[in-house]
Amino acid sequence: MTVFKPIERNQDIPATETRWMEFWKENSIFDKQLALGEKRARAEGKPTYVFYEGPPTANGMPHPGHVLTRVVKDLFPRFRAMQGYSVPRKAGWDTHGLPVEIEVEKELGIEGKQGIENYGIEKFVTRCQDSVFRYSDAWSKLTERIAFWIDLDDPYVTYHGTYVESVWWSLKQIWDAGLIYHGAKIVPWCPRCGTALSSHEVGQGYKEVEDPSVYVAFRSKADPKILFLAWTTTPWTLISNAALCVGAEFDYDYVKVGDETLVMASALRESALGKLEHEVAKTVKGSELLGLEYEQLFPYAKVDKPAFRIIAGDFVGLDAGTGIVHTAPGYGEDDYRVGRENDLPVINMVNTDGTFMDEVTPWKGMFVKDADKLIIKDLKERNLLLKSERYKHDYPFCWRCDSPLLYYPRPAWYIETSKYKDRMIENNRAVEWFPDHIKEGRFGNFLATNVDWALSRERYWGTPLPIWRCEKCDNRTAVGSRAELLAKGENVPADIELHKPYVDEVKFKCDRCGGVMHRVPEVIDCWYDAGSMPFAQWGYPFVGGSHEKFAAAFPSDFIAEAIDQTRGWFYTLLAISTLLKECAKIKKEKGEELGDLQPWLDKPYPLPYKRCLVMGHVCDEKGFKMSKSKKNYLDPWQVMNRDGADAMRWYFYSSNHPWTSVRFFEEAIRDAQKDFLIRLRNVYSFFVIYANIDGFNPAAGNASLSAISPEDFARSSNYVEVEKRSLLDRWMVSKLESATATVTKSLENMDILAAARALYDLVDMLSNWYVRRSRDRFWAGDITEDKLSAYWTLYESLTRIALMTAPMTPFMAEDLYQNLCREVWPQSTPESVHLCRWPEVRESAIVPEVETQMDMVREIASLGLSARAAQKIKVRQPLAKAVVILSDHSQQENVELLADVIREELNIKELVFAEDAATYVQYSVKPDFKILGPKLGKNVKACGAALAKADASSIVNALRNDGRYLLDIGGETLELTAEEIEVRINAKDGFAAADGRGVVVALDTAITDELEREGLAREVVNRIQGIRKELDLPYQARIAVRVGTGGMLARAAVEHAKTICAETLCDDYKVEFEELGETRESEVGGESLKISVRQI
RNA sequence: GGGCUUGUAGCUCAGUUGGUUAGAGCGCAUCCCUGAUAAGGAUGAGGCCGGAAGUUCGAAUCUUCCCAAGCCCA
Repeated sequence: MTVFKPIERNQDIPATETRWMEFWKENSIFDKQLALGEKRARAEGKPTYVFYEGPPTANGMPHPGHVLTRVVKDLFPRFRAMQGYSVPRKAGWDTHGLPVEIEVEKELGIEGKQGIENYGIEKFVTRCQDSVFRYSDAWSKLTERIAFWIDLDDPYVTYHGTYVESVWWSLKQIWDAGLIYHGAKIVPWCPRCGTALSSHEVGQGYKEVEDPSVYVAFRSKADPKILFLAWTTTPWTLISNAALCVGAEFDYDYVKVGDETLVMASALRESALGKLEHEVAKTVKGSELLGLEYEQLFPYAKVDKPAFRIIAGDFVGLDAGTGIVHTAPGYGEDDYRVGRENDLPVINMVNTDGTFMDEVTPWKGMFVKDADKLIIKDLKERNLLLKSERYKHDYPFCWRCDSPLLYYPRPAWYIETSKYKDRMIENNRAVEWFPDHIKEGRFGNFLATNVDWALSRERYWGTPLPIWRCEKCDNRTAVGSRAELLAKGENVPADIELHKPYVDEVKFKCDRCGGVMHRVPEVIDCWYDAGSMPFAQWGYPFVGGSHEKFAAAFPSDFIAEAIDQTRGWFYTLLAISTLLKECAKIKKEKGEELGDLQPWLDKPYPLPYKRCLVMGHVCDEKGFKMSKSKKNYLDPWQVMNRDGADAMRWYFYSSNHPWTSVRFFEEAIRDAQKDFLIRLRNVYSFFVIYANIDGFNPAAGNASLSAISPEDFARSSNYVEVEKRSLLDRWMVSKLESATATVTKSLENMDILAAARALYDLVDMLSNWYVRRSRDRFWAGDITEDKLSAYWTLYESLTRIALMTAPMTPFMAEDLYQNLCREVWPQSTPESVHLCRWPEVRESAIVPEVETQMDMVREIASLGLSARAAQKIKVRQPLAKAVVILSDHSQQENVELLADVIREELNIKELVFAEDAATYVQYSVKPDFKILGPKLGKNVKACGAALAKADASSIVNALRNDGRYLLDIGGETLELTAEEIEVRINAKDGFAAADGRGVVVALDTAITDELEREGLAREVVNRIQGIRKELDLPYQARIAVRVGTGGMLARAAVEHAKTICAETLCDDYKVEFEELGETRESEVGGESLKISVRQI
């Protein structure tokens, strides 16, 4: 009877993963982990580990980028859950917004807002709602397959009534604090579709075009002979000019041209004037120009505020133009902003269809871009045009109808975020960012240049902006709950849907003038929805129990999303929380009841997230960002079905820091899998094969386990205390414990890569050194304490790796765990590795000296193999001895302890340490710069030169005998200790030797007949084993062997019969050919070798 | 145009508070080992650490400038 389930040789990994996936589902393992977390947290008094899920939109298919974010999001909750925290994981869906509308528009074959209005808003909104979860099945399937454990059964959904109401509540708080105002927003506008475009849509439609580039003179009011020279590529906006912007720090020249004086930036004078004859009259700073007034260029616009003067603008550059920028606050975002700052009028002379208004008499009804030429002509006639050229630049066009976009002012509602910019910056300072440069870099800069949040959207499918306005007296009020809506409105159905068009029908009676109040038509930016999730996910403060839930999950311990969320979710979360805190402060100052705002006042920064892990983009093999339009998109399912979800997860964790962009292609994933998962599986398979052969049972005399830990294993009757195990075992255990410490610490510090590397190194050491060097011990016949030591070391390593890989590669971990632990302790071990506790570090087993010793030994072995290779002597050929020369003789004792390992690895009879090192090596000495550098400063160079000149071997002798060496530099005597001098050794020519840092290994290459025969015997073993393998004989099968050969080879086969039989499990061996069964012929050392094998 | 990030072997990337022989994996070449075997190991070729200047006894590492790429914004 075997203890462990045998492992299939060619395991179908995706199929195995699917089985574990079913196992988790059938046995509700995720629910059990959640429940266990709550239980443990209660019992141990641990706080909840709070995770916020950034809501994806489910009306598009998930792509590899989502896989990356989801596996990273999955890792930490799993890790913390194993550490004993309670980690609730509520899913969420972002469901509002333009992308949804566009999808539906496409589906219905309608275009633009007019199309929607014609179709009917109610029907349209219903379609939107239906389309929101179009791909939710695809999302659920993917989520489950990659083992992202999140509670999809109870997600927050941004269009749900409770969510919208919660958002309304927060907007009302901000409204009450006086932070919402009505203004204009400059939007990219398609004159043909009659609609604004989102920045994403604009980005799709840039084209290179040639536009006019004109230098226009604005006549000074004070002195008509002085003209300010400005530059623009959109002459049609000149009609709506309100100001000229200069850079306050720049130099400006007054230039005499004829009898007029032109003003422009000194740096651009040459390029603007060209060959024109001119003379610089004087030069002033831009700041001296501020406030100067000029004549309005075109008389059509009537203004209600002072305008037509020179102001300062931080966006003025000196790369092109004149350093004086024509400013039309209606037609540019920068323009609008400086306009607001300088209280300029917003002049708009353009209809929404892109034609000039009637006031612009000469060109009324003309498309503005078509008017450019006529405007230029007009200016020329009035002698206000210095020159007109053509200018190539990128200009946005409508992706739908290809019309040139105009920047156009639209009425909009704003949140005055800039008022609390400093608070947001302060809040951000308290956040821990990964990578940390985001904090002061991209995100910090974004906050530092914060502008008010344009909240409203002139769309249909979104959270309605809960502001009602009186037609008569312009009185405005905000609604903060469903109850308030019902109370204020007349005959409002109690279950009213909080969306357009239903809420639009609700009218209030104005409490000021008795007039009728209508809701404003806009919906809000769906980013506000997402940023409200800390409270809105619970329906706070209206849904029963939401106060408790919110209190327990605010702020979040950690969030993780891709870099593009800096201006998206990362910002809106932080902005809304900061604002609500300010709202709370304002209320408190006014002496009002804080009510539901209390938590924001109570909680210190950072809010609402303490740690933020920022992820890079997923790119294709060539490093281009994956996108559907580029068709360079690799379907995650393709990878999952071939190599499995673990392979993909592991690749994302181990290839790179998560914040650098990652190249996602099948070959890379394969490689990563081979290096780690396959290697681990090999070791695991090795263990199972031999443990089953030997009947090794870790549960012997130990029927019950309380944890997967060495303390519990130690109760088994066959357990071998670590102290009693061989040095090789103690080394492995030490590495295991060090790795545990590293992985734990790395994951606690959000360093996924370091954790993955530590695990990688651990498995590498286990496979390529521990198992390699222990093979014979497992192969040996009887069960000895040494063999048990080896089993326990391997068993402890594998079970520990199962625990530590559980958050990263949950399938593989489960595979290991179920077979290695559940099989032997079915009753007392948790049902799944994901219900186990994270391992504690056994500090006592960490022995750094042993780890360094082994490093040295591995170095020696490697050098020995190198020397062999250089001499072309096969490792199968035993050699008499290897000579080891150490530069630091104190290491000798340590190496001697592991001499057996080296002898076996190098296949040598004897390992000796050189008596007279000078025979083999020459020394060179150098200062240890790290020690002597700070001590000697400048003299360190002289010291190095002096050491190089001195006789190296006498220095080595002096150091060995006296522990110090006296060096003369420029008349001064310097006493140098052994630590301060680095001794290097190099093999002398003429030896079969290889040198490394501080050690040389020389081989005795003399092959006696005796050694040769031994080597030949190993060749025979090798051939027999080859046949066993070819016949696929069971590992323990006994065999009969006949060998037919002659000469030295025959002698060897006879002489070493005993060894050959032992190695190959042979019971009937004759060096006399006879056809037994499977026969193979080969040539060894020039002699033909015939071997016949039969199973007994 | 602005901000941020990244430039290290053919490719993908490490590189600890600056310390003098810059590492790993893949790929390539040559060889070896092998009852973990569709694995494993050794050796080799391959680097003015993007460029320049500076700080320093000493720079891949710190500073400045430049160049290139990516992302975000305008």
